Amino acid sequence: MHHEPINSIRAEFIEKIGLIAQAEGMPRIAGRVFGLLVFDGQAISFADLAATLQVSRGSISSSVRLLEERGLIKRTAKPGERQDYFQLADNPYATMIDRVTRSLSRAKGEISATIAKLPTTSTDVCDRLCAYADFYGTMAATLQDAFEAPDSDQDA
Amino acid sequence: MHHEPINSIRAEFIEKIGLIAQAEGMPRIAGRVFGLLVFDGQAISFADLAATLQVSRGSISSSVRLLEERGLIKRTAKPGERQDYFQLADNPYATMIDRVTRSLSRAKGEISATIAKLPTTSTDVCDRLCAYADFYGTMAATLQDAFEAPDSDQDA
DNA sequence: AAGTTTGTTCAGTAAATACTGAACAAACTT
DNA sequence: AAGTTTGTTCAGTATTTACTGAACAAACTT
Repeated sequence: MHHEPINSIRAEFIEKIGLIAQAEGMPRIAGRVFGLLVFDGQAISFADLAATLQVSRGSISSSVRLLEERGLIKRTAKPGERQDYFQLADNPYATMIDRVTRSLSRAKGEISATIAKLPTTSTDVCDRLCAYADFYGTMAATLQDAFEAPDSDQDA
Repeated sequence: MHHEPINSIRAEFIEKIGLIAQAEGMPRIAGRVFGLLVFDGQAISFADLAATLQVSRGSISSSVRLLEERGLIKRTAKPGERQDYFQLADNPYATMIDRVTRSLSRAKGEISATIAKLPTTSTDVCDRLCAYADFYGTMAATLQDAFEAPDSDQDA
């Protein structure tokens, strides 16, 4: 049994993350950028990103902007270099969770707003909407809990 | 202060759920159907669905198929009636969570597959990918935990 | 100052997805 | 059997989103 070359492993990984990102509603190229940065671990230049992923500079520009806005990567500079460099943000996963919990809480809030408008007579509607709101609320709370303890992986 | 009519509250709720569903990657009409069924709580006919939501029968057909496949609604019948009726499935939220955890576990699995291919020399790459895989793994495990106890909302 | 490198913007295109509505088949009604 | 009701399918259209690449401005180099 002989081993797959590391570059091919890397390329496959990058594509996988592109697809995962797409499934999560993110543009595929942004996912590829993120995957590349996870794999490499070190800063890569704007031009190298475009060359490695074989996409236009425009796509790199919008992808890194999105990832920066979401706090998943950071733009850095190298002394004597004119290009922008990019690397993973400090705690990208905590930031991702934060985004998810915010979204879940927003959903819960929307439903709760409807509940608040209901006349006191429609108790059954209220019950059903509460169950729905609780669903989002529990998800949000659970995820927040699980990831807010900074660096504990074990369950005690 | 006078109250908003119940029908308007209902219509707004349905639209809200349509948007939430869309944000989660589902067709908007499917979200509206789900929202309507949550609000009403009782079975509604195929034709009434189309009429209430003001969409084509084709759209209802594909929406209810999607929701059925996902186990979120069930198709029922009324004695003496030829139309199909639809109502919420028994535990739609548990089913939703199941779907989410499956998806997260799949992501973790994809990353783990890459980790398994790495040569033993690239320990730093391994570390980063493990952190990434753990992220998905923790999310999946956490959500499963939180929702698997059938009917306990309190934290003890 | 003329020319280069670098990142952004934006108009245009490509691609994916959602929705409609007509055609259809199956089951029922008369 | 002819006609109706009912749900599905599918071709066509609409809509949304992603991506490209040329034009551009800013910063740098000569």
